[in-house]
Amino acid sequence: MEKEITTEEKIIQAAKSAFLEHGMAGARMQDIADRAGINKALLHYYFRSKEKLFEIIFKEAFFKLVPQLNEILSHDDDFFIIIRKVVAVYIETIGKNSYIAPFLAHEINRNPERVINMLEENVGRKIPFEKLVLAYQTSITSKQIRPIGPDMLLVNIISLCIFPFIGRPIIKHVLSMDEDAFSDFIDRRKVEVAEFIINAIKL
Amino acid sequence: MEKEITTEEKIIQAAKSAFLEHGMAGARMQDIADRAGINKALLHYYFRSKEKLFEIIFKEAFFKLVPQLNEILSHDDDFFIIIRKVVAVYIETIGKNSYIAPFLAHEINRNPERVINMLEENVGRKIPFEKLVLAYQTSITSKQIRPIGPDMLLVNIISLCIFPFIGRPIIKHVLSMDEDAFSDFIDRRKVEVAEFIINAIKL
DNA sequence: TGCAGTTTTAACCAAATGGTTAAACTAATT
DNA sequence: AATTAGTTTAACCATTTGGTTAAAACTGCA
Repeated sequence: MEKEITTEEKIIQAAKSAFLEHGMAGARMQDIADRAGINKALLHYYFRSKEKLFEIIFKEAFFKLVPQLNEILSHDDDFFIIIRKVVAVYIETIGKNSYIAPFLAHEINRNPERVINMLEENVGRKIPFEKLVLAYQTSITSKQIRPIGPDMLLVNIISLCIFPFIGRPIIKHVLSMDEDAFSDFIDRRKVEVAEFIINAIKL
Repeated sequence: MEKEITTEEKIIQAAKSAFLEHGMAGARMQDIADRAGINKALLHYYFRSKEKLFEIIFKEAFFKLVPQLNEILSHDDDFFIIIRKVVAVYIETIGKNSYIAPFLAHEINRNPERVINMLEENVGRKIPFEKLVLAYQTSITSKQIRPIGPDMLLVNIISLCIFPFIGRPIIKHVLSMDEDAFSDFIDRRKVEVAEFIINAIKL
């Protein structure tokens, strides 16, 4: 069996955990080196600077959610089916990498230009929101849903999927949940959020 | 006219803007001193350490939202009225101090214990969620709304109110909004989010 | 074995950072 | 004018941090 982990991979792993935990400003190169079990100089040998290393982690985190959405939206499903799938996939993926949401939330606000540049460089991997908007408009004309406005709806969907992971510590405390209870809660949301949205818009 | 701004106030002001902009880890004492137009030593003269200064800003930010909610929930309104009021007040207050949301989001995840301790020290100023839960249960028994579960509903309300301010830079970019357009968008949300929620749960 | 290229390390450096100190300035009080 | 308490400053310090350098250890291969 091929169990060889290259130093590069070890570094990426270490950097990921350090950055997700402390953010760009809070993470320390020495700490990353320690987590990877290597020397600090070796870190700079592989990735010239903190900025460079960070860029890699940031991009990986940022684009983690895109491909699945692409897949879903490529089918020509009914609008409600799309919503159910999108919600389930979104919550599932974020839940699996659950420290990605607060990390991105912070870095996106600290350096918005980075996001904008990334999105424009990577036109190929862009989330195809147009498809969603199209399905929305079809549902409008067929009087299936209320005219809430596609922007409003989109932001509502994303909010409901992502926010619980950002507010997690307070949610857990205020609602007296331990890790397991929170995990159950998220599981239920995978279907309940979709039904919530559908009820909110269906005629 | 009394226009005397004490050095202490200047520092707090400066610290607030610096912390909200860069977070605890990213903010620099020298920068705070500069913004306040004073010497760095003077900063330490008034507030012994960065940690102490941060604590003050953090608490102020954290408790900014509480009092109005307390007021709303003290009336015995219909559940739907409560939802409309809560949503409007929440979005309004966060919108007025719009960098509070991403700031709190980050710090809350970086140091969850701080939040928990704060909430337990300040039992007096706690948001009275019990009242909301009570109004919820009344609506359930009178068959006014679906049984979605109070936790689920609460998290949904908060998500819809807060998230747009955290995701603001991406939202603005993806939906091609400038500051004014985003501001309009938020204004519309003050009523539309409430209607969205009510439609989602009413029978 | 010897050589060339890569990987790893220990030692080091300049800049930045949070924090301290001791002295100077200011404005009431005696 | 002298005292005093509070305020402000310049100079300084120890530590941390991101980053560099030069040499050592390891690798495959002629």
